[in-house]
Amino acid sequence: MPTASPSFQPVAQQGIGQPLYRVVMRRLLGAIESGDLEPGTALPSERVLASQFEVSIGTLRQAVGELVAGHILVRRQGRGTYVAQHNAERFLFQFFHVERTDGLREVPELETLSFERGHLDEEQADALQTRAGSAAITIENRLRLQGRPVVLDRLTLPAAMFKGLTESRLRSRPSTIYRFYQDEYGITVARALERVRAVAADRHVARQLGVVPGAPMLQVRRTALSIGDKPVEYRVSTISTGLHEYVHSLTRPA
Amino acid sequence: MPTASPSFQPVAQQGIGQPLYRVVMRRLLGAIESGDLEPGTALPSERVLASQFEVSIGTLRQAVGELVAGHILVRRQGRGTYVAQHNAERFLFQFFHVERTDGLREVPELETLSFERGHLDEEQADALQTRAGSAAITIENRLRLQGRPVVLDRLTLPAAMFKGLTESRLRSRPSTIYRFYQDEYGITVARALERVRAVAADRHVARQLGVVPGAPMLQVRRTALSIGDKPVEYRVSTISTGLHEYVHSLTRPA
DNA sequence: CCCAATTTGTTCGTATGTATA
DNA sequence: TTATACATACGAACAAATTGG
Repeated sequence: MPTASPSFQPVAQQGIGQPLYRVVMRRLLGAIESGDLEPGTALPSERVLASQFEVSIGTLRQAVGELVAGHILVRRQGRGTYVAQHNAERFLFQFFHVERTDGLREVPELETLSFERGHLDEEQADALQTRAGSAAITIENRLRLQGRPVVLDRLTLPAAMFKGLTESRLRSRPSTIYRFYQDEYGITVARALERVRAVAADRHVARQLGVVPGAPMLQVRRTALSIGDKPVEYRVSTISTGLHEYVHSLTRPA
Repeated sequence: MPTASPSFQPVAQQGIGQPLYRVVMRRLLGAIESGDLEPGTALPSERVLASQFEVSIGTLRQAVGELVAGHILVRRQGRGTYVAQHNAERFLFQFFHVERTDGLREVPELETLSFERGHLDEEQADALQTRAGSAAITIENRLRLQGRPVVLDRLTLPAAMFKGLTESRLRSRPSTIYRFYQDEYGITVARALERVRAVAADRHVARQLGVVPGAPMLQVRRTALSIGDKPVEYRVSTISTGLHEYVHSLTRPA
């Protein structure tokens, strides 16, 4: 059972060619992955952490700084350092998102169309780095912006990682779906791989998004990876870009 | 005239509420923007820089570290710190790129279809943060992958920033176009804003890329920004995603 | 091949400033 | 006001990589 403030053992001289701050990083990452450090909780102060790991404050800060850069931790001067939590704001600046052509951003209104259990096909298994035929959960969501249906999402989850997931639990979640993964299954989506193409709307898409069959649609295939780089979700998003666009700013400013 | 190793003045107590390392950062950025530090050149060593700025080695390293994180500088242990240069490899990991569905990456073969001087329309002026009607250069390029035409690029450049640019100079460039901006005009593309949508191929696109009119195409509108965040290029790319995809990995690994 | 000089990388520790509760 | 936390700045010492002799 996780304590509010876990204590760490000294890093000693583990990993001969490995810099100390990297050993500290991996210890912190491991504590998050294992659930010892839960999202939203505060880490012990830098002084305390440094003394627990038996490294200098500077080395400790270097380790924490890299995790902050990777959006794994969040530092707040005067308050403390926290395990990052998923929320709508983080999503907007860390991942791609859809916004109106004039730049208006809005939190989409989500509607779950279907929730089914089945088995992974070749494409899904390849993306999730597991074998075809293993148990999976497939969810179809429709997102509305300004009341208009804009995105149709088909999510595929490995059932082994989401034991006990039911449609009603999913529907009754209070926040974003990545926050739901975090809170209910201890799974943090740290980064994503995306492949984008243009396709013609099929009948299903056309009906759900109110476009004519054959209309050009954006198709985004996203593999979401956990902190340990395990694939946790494969998502195919079909986006109507008549009034909206898929946006991101590349590389952070200096 | 730029010297090989410029010398810097002490930062003293400029900018009261400004951390020293940020003042150092801005000095280095200014030296790159002004051309005192040319891309590819080595900076003075950290000890020398620290003594020139009259800051500690640690403060100097913090400033340099942030610029390295922003891909402005490159550090090489045992050799020195260099002003980053654009090349095909950097492009692949810093920006989006097109690759074959099976993941094969290849440096595209580029063909310049047209080079014209004209004036900015509203959309272009808006993207380049200048006024409509000002002088502009419009270039159309076609990119081939595995011999197949895949991308049609229409580049719009503010003529004021690219004085003396001619079609023959552009065609005879030895490297990538961003490297060309760097070498010939001292303009470094530091980051980009992209907006993606799906459109139907018009007759021109269909002819140039060998697709049927009306086929779904990916359209990427990119505004490239310099180190000082000035827009330097507006590019509309039309991509045939039958055999290829638009790819990027989001957020760096921890 | 080895050595020496140079440069960045890592680690240490201290002191002081700023933000928060 | 006080206490605590992170932020900034300093500087020293040694390790690791590179280069040139």
